[in-house]
Amino acid sequence: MTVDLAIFTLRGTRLMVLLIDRGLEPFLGRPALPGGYVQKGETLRQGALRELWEEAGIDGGLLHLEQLGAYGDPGRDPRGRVVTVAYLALGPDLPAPVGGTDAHHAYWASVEDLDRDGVRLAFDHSEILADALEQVRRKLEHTPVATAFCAAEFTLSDLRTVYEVVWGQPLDPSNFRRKVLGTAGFVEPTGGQRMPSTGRPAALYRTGNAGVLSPPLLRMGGQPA
Amino acid sequence: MTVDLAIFTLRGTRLMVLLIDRGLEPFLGRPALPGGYVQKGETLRQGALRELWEEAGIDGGLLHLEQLGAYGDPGRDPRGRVVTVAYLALGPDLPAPVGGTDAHHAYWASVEDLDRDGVRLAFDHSEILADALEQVRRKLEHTPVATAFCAAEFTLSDLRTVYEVVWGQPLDPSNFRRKVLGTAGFVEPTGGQRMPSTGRPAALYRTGNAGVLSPPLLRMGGQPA
DNA sequence: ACCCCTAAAGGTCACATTGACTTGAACACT
DNA sequence: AGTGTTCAAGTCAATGTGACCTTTAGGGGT
Repeated sequence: MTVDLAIFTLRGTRLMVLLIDRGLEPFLGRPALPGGYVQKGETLRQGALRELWEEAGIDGGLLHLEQLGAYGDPGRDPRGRVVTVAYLALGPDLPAPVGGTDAHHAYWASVEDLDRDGVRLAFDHSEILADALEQVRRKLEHTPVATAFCAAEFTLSDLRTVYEVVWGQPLDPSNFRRKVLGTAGFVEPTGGQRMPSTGRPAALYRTGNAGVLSPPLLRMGGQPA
Repeated sequence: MTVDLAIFTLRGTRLMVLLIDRGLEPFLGRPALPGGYVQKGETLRQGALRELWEEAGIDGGLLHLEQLGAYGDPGRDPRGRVVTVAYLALGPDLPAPVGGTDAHHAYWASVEDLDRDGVRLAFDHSEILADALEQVRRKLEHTPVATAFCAAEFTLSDLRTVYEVVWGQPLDPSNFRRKVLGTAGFVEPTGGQRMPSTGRPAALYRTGNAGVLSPPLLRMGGQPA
């Protein structure tokens, strides 16, 4: 019984996922998602939070954490039947992970690069990562989780960048603003402003109290040519 | 390591879920979702299919089966740490289940009645059932799974009834038709017809090849007063 | 045959939403 | 002051939506 974590963050305009190079057999040296055995007496979620801290030095209290699903095919681990529960974590621009206690090291990898280079992860982690990516992209449409990628206060441009990076397609700034502000409970203004490096100051917002977006923010069509 | 199943079907205009009365401790006599231990060498999905057959005599090859999630809180089973993977199953008007081999019997229970009477299921199965219900209602919006509740050939009225029963709200027949037929790959005509007890014959359709509905069929607003 | 009832099928119309585009506002820099 | 950049706000045609109406194709009764 293990938990594995697909932890995403934004580095500039690139979507990054946290990987470790395995320091033990099986799959020694191969990149993998961080994870480990669930200890008795802790919930699955607590186990995920503990692994998050032990393997990457990240305090999970700050980021969004949700369950992705269970993966338990008999052949997924050569050591025998190991069922893993995958968790999906999203956070704002997170610091470089500390090395980890074991003989492995943790690092941020660009999702785009992994895909382009055809990197194959240990176990069935490539499959888990693909499921996690699809889940994030879909959740951006129907929930305000995109704000989990932003700091406590953010501009609409920050938020739009999240969508553009995760979806991999440009969005019209004006229409994006209209839809976000028109969706009750998505964001609420803080009153503050932030100066961009150049241009007009942008209003700051914080996450609203909505659990779901209605209407949803669909990714189909609607992009500038 | 167990699997539990939330199996839904339609009986007339009521949404039913398959329950068993437990014949063993713990929770002896209490209603519960069918399920059991995963055997070594089988995938989680295969385990779910096997339990489906053993506990209810239902051939899972005919119905829609998808994973719901893992439930592993330490206190959920008084016997100790048992993690269960919940599966969601949908099928057309299914036959009355055979009694099952153990000392328990399986039966269809109306979801509405369970909710109204505040029935509490064994373990955390009430929570699983609630999650399963929400999942079904949400999936009807974005995928063609509603057809899993229908026979191989069905009328648009059949399909509309599925939505009305699962969502618990009436839908405008004319607008429903327009949206379903306007969504590519949702349904395709078979050419056949079926006579209702009274009224004009209805065209028959079968499930299309679409995996997702675009545009989605949202349940907000849009109902006749 | 005829009329009536019912449900399916198809159409109408006002209104909301959307994507694409344009205009105006608020800064920094030269 | 002039220019460039970004945020903000507005315009407009096309599309989608909800509410409602009309026509069609059966069956049953008289």
